[in-house]
Amino acid sequence: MALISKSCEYGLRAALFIAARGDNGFVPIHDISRDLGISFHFLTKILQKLTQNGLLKSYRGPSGGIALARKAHDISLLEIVRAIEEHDIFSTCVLGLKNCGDSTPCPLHQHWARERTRIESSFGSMTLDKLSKPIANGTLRLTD
Amino acid sequence: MALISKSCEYGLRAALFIAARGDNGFVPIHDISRDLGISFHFLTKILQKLTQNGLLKSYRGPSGGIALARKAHDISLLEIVRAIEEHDIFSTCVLGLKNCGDSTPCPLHQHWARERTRIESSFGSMTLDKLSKPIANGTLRLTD
DNA sequence: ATGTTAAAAGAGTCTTTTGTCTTAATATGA
DNA sequence: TCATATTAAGACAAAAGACTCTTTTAACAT
Ligand code: SF4
Ligand code: SF4
Repeated sequence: MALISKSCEYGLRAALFIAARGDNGFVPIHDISRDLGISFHFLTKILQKLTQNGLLKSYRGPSGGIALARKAHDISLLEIVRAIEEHDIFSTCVLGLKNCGDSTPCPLHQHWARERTRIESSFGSMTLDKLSKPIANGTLRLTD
Repeated sequence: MALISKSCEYGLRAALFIAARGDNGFVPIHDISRDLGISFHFLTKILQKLTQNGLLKSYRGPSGGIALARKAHDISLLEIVRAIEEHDIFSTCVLGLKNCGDSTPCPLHQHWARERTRIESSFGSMTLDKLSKPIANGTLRLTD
């Protein structure tokens, strides 16, 4: 019972990690993997999704790695979640019913639809630069 | 990416179904399974958890089945979720970090901790009787 | 050219969740 | 007693998710 999948957690943490570095150079995935304690090969595939969706850019060869494709203030956590998760929590039902919507409500709709949009806009308002600053300060953590 | 597991969805729907019947008789699991389109044996095991946790009571043999163990106004969805899910979404982190808490916050804490408790109290305030009335009316649905 | 560093791609394994099937155990009624 | 209806329990199978390993491709340095 987790809001987002492991893949998504890893993707978010990696993106925040890259943003927290501040410099615009390419960070090797191996470094991210080591510092965050995430399996290298697994993380690689997750980050591939993010580059394919235009959120990150990659560069091969020596001194290559991964970098933000846009400015940190222009990338929201919502975009990252959407790029990694195939099904969208923000448009699915708590009860898992199909054809979910105001016209065919299930008993939890009144409550859940409100929470759902609240969480969605919350994720939409969180940008990498807002969240990564306190990480760089050492105030907030990205690991256990 | 779902807030709750399939098992939990099924458990909630079944509990609402039983509550919507109104009468205090035992409902055979087979009936619930058929009407809600849930695998009989799978549902049986989920409902066993609920009876073991004192939310439902069961009776074997002819005209046996499952019934609410307490009054419908006294059973909240939160209790049902807690009985079925082993890990508790309301105390885990979006980023999956351990030792989650105000003293060791991750970057999303400020946002997530608030949503988390909001959802928890929402589930706590939803009781079977409140939600099942409109189902009995035919206003709200429990199936696709 | 050749070797080294790094991401990309894809096959394969392990684990958890979901679902099926079979066999008990319990209650009822003829 | 015996047949029937029902939950309980547990073994098993299938699917999805999480993770590992190997090979390929790209970039750079010498
Ligand atoms: S009606 Fe609302 S609560 Fe029910 S399935 Fe649709 S979105 Fe979810
Ligand atoms: S500090 Fe908040 S956001 Fe971070 S892991 Fe704990 S609950 Fe989650």
